[in-house]
Amino acid sequence: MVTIKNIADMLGISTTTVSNVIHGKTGEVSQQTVERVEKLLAKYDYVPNNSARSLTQNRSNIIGLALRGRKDKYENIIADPFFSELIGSIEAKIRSQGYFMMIYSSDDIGELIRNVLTWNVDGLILIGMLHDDFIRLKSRYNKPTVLIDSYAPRDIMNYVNVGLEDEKGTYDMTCHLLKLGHRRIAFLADNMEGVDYVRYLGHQKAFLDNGLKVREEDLLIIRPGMLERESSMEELYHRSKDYTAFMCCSDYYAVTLMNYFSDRGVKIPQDLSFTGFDDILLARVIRPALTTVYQDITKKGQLAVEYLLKMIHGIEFTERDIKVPVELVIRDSVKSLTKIEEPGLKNP
Amino acid sequence: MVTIKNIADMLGISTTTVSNVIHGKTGEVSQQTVERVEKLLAKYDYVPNNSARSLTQNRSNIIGLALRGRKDKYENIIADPFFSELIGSIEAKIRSQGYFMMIYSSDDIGELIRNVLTWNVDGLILIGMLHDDFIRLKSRYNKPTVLIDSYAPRDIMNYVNVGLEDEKGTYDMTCHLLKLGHRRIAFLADNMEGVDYVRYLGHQKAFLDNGLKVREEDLLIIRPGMLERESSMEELYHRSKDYTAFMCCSDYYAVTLMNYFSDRGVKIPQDLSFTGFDDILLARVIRPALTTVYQDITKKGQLAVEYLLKMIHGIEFTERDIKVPVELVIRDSVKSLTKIEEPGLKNP
DNA sequence: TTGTATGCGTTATCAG
DNA sequence: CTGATAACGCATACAA
Repeated sequence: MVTIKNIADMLGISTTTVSNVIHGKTGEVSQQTVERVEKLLAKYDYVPNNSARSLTQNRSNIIGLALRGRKDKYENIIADPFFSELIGSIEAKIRSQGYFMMIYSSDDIGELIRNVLTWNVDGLILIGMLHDDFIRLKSRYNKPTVLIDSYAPRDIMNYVNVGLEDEKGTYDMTCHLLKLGHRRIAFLADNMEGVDYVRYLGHQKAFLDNGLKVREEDLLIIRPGMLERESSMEELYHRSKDYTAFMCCSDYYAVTLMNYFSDRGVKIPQDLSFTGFDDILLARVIRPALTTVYQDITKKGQLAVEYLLKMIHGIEFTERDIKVPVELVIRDSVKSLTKIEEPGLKNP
Repeated sequence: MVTIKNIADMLGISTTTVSNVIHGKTGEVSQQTVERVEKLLAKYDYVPNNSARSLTQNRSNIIGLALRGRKDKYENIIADPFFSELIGSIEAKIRSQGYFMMIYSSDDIGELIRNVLTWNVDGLILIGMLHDDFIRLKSRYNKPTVLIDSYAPRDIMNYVNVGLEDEKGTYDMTCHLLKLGHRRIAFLADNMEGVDYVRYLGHQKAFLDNGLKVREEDLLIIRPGMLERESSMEELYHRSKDYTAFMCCSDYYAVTLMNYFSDRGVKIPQDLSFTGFDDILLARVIRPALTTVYQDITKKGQLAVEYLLKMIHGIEFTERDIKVPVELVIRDSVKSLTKIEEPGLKNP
């Protein structure tokens, strides 16, 4: 490992000059010296020591990505198709901007705070963070932070969130179902906080705008981690007879349920229609292909990095609540009950 | 941010003593001082500066994870279900051992080398690395390195690889197909290097051991990135009439093809049987559920980290070529042609 | 048992 | 245009 000092000694010059050449401050160095230094830098393939840089500059070129893991759906949260696509796009963007990414997946906020501080991370992207944790983090870490898919009460402190038109997504989907004649629609969610809650609001609003009203008992909340358990599935199976459509808060739930149901002889969409949310790979792979709400996960990750870098570089902007657009994707998992549509077309 | 010096000044003692307390060298410090220091450390929530530590200790507590991305199947390699599960398990293991993980996904080996050197990474896990790149890396970076799923010629230099019983996997699968009466089996691969090649060898061996011979024209190589293109799929579709089974080198290919075929009216497994490899989530979700070769991806990641840490800590071990076991998973995508099996049982 | 001094590699200040 | 020197936070050899 060649250091600046090595190079300086070889040429009999000072480290300052070498450093200046490295940083392109060539206005302060004679052309001849520049060339001599650059030649050696190339010859020995000089690579700066980032620890030393961090120490003097009080910045690290590291961007932290913190995932608050809920170990329910998958063994590890990174394996969740939604998160892995998000992480992938964030990583690519971070790297393309000359920064490094350090991932922390932990549900221990204290550990997260320590990790962030110990590396003097330049900025932080938080996914799935609870509001209390965010407050606690901010009391110790005051560098730029961007949230993804957070619905923290926005009056508490100024923050940047990259989210989604969640409400519009379910609104459009519910309108779609209503238009096709569905009235007995169950809404399946993880919980009634954050994203799921807002999606439920969109669902409600669509009913209201169509002169209908959502019945409270049609909201089916599935405890995280319970979905795969037979008891929970079994219960849903029994209740399904009351409905013509299951509207799921995520593709993952939709797909899991569709398989469970069709394995038990339920014909989809003839007997029961399904809709999802997210448009992950699974939605395209399953048969019948899932009617769902598309969101550009990659874009979400890129935007989060872009805004974070703006903050790091001190570039002003006014948006605090960025919402990535959604789009309805009509596939084959919803049956038309109106009989007005052409019955022959299976793949619109 | 409280530093050791701050603490020392507050107590009117030296940084050495504080440092000793932090590192538990309490044998050299009076009990009273230990308590006074610890109290302050807790009060101000002292967090060490890792850059400073790296500088003095010439190690970083960072483990690098390098993915050589082939941007064919997915937009970003981290989103590949196989890799995301692997990354997730590696991250969890690294964290549980008190290390930090830095991910690099790049197909530019030069960039990778610079990143690794600039952070003075303590150890490196390489996924999908080409042999030449490995050589080049090792010429500049001589700290512990563990490969995952690499089939580099092992005589070149000593290395540790965490791989899979790839050959056994396809051997068992082919035997299974032969036993069910299949003879016209196409073998679908990405390429004829590394993992895919070894899997092909297992396939061949199974034929030989059963007194049969693989026909060269039954090896169908799909160029990466070409799979989704209609032309390639179309060609496979035409050729499928010559076969009773498609044996795929990965679940992803199998699933993609199954959908293409069944969307065109091919009944699976009645008209054509399919098998995969890996047993990713998709294999369980698709219908008919995919008969495939299970591998414990999480275990693979954990083993890679374990061996890397052994090397980092100077613990001797003799294994250089670790092979995680595989297991046949019989699901519903293969038809029995022997008629000896009970025809009623659809889910064995 | 505690303190002093030095160095890790880099950048920044300031003087020549 | 160039260089000497200090500083970042920490660990450690050596002194006291």
